[in-house]
Amino acid sequence: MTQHRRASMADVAELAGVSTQTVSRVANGSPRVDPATRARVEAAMAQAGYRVHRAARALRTGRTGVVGAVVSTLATVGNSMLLEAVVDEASARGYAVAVARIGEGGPAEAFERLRDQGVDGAIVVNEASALLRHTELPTDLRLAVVDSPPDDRYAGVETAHATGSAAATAHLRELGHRVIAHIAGPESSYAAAERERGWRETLAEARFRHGVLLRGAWDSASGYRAGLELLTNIDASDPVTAVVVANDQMALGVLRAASELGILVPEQLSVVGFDDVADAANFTPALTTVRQRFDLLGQRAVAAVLDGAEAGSREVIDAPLVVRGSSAAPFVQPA
Amino acid sequence: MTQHRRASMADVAELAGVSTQTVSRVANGSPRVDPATRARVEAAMAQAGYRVHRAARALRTGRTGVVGAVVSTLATVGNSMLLEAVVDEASARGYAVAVARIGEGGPAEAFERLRDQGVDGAIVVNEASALLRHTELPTDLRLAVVDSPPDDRYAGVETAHATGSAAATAHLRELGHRVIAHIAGPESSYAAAERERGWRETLAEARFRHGVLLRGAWDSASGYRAGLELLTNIDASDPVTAVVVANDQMALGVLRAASELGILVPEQLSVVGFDDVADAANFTPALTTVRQRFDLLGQRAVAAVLDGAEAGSREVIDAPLVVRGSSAAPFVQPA
DNA sequence: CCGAAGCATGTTCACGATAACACGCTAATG
DNA sequence: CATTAGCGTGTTATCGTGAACATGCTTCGG
Repeated sequence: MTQHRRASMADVAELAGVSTQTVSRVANGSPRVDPATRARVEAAMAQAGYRVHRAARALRTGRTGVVGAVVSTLATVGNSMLLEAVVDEASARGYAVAVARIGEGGPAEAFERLRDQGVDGAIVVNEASALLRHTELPTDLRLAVVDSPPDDRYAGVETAHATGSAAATAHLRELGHRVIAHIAGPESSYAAAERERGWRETLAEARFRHGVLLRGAWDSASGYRAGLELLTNIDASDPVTAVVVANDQMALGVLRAASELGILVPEQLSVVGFDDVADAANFTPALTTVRQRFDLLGQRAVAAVLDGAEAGSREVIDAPLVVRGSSAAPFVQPA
Repeated sequence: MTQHRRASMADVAELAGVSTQTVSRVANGSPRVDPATRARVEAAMAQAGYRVHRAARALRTGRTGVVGAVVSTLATVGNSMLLEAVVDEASARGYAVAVARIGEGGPAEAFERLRDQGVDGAIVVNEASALLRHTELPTDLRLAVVDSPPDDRYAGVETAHATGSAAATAHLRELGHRVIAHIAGPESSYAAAERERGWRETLAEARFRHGVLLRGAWDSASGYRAGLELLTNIDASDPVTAVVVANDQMALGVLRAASELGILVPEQLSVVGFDDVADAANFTPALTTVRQRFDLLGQRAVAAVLDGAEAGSREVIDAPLVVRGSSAAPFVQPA
């Protein structure tokens, strides 16, 4: 057994009694190969344990078969889910995913690393998008950005944040709620701004006065704080009976705040989240929320990069409302 | 500006009036270059915007400068944190990280993809390790596995699960607790088994009788269920006053269960978690927990692969106890 | 029956980098 | 003084692949 060196095209070619070019054609699925020859070559490939040498191919073709994923952090559930989806879709297409994290050097440094690595394109994962506003982007790199404000330097893919949030708000309105608060995400976030807009416009359309608006930072602690503030300052004559929360983690904090204050959900307060994270169905009570389809987002982002979507194009992914136990008709105090 | 083609060594060489070999030496930091020449070459590199063509280098040297990361999922916080740490450390060393997810094809398929990609080594992220037991591993790939049972086919890196868990249990014992329960992770998990062992051995050492053992599946829902079960079946004459929970997410569920049952934490029940996730300090009450140092785990795993740790070697990362508000001396019922 | 067209296959070369070796010079050694 | 060692640098060959072009055979129309 001298399985020392990996098999090259030349080895396969010799084994099959053909030229390397024919092996190359078989490897790349060219139609201009006699079926018998193809079979012979494939047998030789199998026997030799041949695998395409991607570096050599990359050198010759100029394409590496690698896409980059730029993330600011993997600590948030959304980023991780999206990255997972990107990896799955890219793998299915035979591409590898190289992860670059935005560090102290900012996005430019991350792109630098990816360019250095010779990726064929890159996907910027949502929370990193805000950082791009004032960054000079590589013009020679195909780029898709998830959840970014419109920008004609790259292809955009996003969740229908406003529509989803509007559906959540309308759901509460239809249940009979009249004073509907919102706990928004950070001001820098495009997704947060859009979700707030959906809530605001739905209220305006129904001619409700605008409800209370509070702001958190996506994490459960800030949701808890916002929940306490919201629920301890209730106007007894015109109480908030429902709240649309900009993500599930903050909604978890709101649920805890309500629980501590002895406010029953959904009897006294309806709560709707956003994301539909894995745990949401197991909150107490199970959380009504708007589902983000990370799998689709990832697929479309990869497609935008690999199939060559135009810069400036935008694709929007539907965000369906998932009704569970945390929302109900408002409790009517017996007279 | 005809910045069409990317600059090659030949371009730089011509610009600097040297041979490509000298450019190569400068690019690779060889000491055998005259400082004046080096300066000239560096200036030419800067002027031409030269970057090493990694595919060409890989073809020549046989090394790609890419390490693989094998993960089963990115839905758990621990996996994501670890991946982030791996990416950071690899980047700092000039390596790229290619992510391969274990899909339906099992670990073998993931390794196949990485081998195909030509990585220089691979890191298997914790939860995937259980799957390796009966998998044939590539022998030509340097491998580091995080949180795996000892195995002489690869280098191991792990948290001091048992020691950390023992410290948590001892902390409760020193506070005066005598009946200390454990909510463990799934049976398939090495980390879960080790954490359980730390708890069990500490009890045995103190000659306490073994407390109640329940089992969850890492997520908060299962922690909630286990918490309810634990707290509703309390033996009034010899009540459980403390519980060591195998991770923070399950501890969150336990806190919620206690809250619903009107059991005060820490007055009536002390709770200790494991992981020290970002939110743990913001639970109500703030969670006493054992910190997993994902950054160090990631660093050591990368080091094991790139610096060539021996197969069969093991490195253990300290897991310090972080005392917060969820643990206290047991409440003594007034006589 | 001839020329053109089509097809399977082969030959040659270049992609951009680095290893191995060669070269000419200077300085140190016996 | 002759030899050697070391240094900075250049020359050449090579890694594995695929594009472009070449070759020789078959088929078909007129």
